[in-house]
Amino acid sequence: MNMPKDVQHKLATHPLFDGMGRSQQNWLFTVGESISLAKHEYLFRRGEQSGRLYVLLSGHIKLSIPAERGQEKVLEFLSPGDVFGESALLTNHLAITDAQALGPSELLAFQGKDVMVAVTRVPSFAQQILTNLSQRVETLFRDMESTSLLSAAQRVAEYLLRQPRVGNQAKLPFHKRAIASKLGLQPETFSRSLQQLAADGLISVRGARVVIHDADKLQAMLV
Amino acid sequence: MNMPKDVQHKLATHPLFDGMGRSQQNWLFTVGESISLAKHEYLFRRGEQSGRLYVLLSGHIKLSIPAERGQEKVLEFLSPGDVFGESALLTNHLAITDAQALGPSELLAFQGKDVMVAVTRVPSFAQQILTNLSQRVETLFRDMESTSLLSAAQRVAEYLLRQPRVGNQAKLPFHKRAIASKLGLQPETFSRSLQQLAADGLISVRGARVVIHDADKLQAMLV
DNA sequence: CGAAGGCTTGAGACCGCTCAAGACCCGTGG
DNA sequence: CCACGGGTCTTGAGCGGTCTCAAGCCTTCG
Repeated sequence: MNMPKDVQHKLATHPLFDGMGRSQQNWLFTVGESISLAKHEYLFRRGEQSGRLYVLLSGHIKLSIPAERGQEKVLEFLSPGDVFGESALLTNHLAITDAQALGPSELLAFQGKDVMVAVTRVPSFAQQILTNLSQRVETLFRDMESTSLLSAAQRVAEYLLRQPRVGNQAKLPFHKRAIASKLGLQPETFSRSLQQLAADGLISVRGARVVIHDADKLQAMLV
Repeated sequence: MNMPKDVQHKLATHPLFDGMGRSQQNWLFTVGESISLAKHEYLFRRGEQSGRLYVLLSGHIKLSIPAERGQEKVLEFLSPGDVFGESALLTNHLAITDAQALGPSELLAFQGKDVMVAVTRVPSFAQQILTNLSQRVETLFRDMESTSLLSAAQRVAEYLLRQPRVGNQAKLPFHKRAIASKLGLQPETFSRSLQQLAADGLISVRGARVVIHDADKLQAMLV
């Protein structure tokens, strides 16, 4: 693989690879392909046959389905450690989402057939991927629960509570338009919901910075 | 395993098990547990730690999230061959859905730790589970696409087109209330959407029986 | 044949969407 | 460093698709 030594060293301690022997690691790094994406660059688009399974090493990737008039439905924001591109494991399946880098990103890519071989040669790799896919299914379940059972303001409150905070301040990690789509809302509705929470004294909003004044009341909204 | 010989024989030719040797099959059948469910019986409920991965052999299982006032959000209808209960693969995770049999059902269950061992001993089993989980993720993506991008009538049309037909007649396989929930609709809205399609001459509805008069126009609605 | 549950139909309300315009923010180049 | 410009976000007004609540009907099954 076209991979610098320092990257390999970092990978060796990554959860995905640290449960296996050195030779198995080397073999994976040989069949794997290192990929770098610039901000806004597409990894694949709906309808393409990417044929590869990806591991996100750094950066953020947005999985979305394109819709009319430049709109889109955001399905997932992926973070380092996430495994995706599972259509590669299904013979002759085309990608059903777009995959776009939201910032400079590094990935590791495996041909679908290599993955199936890797599963037999490196059991711990198979276990990691299984765990990861299971995690994805659970996350999707939770997302479906939220969008179908909660109101707009509730979804926004839930999302805010999930963001990492320093002190009581959180930062919206992506464009509000994209977050709104992920929550199943129009940008206008997302904005209005934030305003509503602010009017109720639960938060303050300035740009992408959100101050959480009353996390307990936000949590109580979700009942 | 407490499993009749004839069931074992049927399993031996099942896609999940036919890519492995006889001894590997026998081992799986030994660590696996055979489960039978009566109609309406629950396999597990939200909040429980089922700890097992299931393979549905016959019957149908409904995965849903309970909501207020006896309501529920149906996430998936499972059919024979489907693999589920992936929270078993995540240590200390509780089930986030209910799993209820919609009719008499037979399943094979594996303890989470046994699955992880099986992955190392029986690679083809690991591959099958990976394929199945990938399939599930894709299906969930499609469902999210439909519910967030299509109108009520469009979702109903899409659902009808996916049902198996004999001649031009399809049969709704579950209670309309449950199908409505799967599509993200209230029962009333589902009913009205069916009436609308009937009024437009695309279908006829009598109870659970739906006659598709014009599949092309139904398909054209989805654009 | 009767009862219970599921489905349909109607009327009305409301939440979120659409369309449109203006404000703000941030990155860029001078 | 500042001014500019494009893109993003906010705000307003009005609409409409879906939901809610409430009866009544139909089917099915005991």
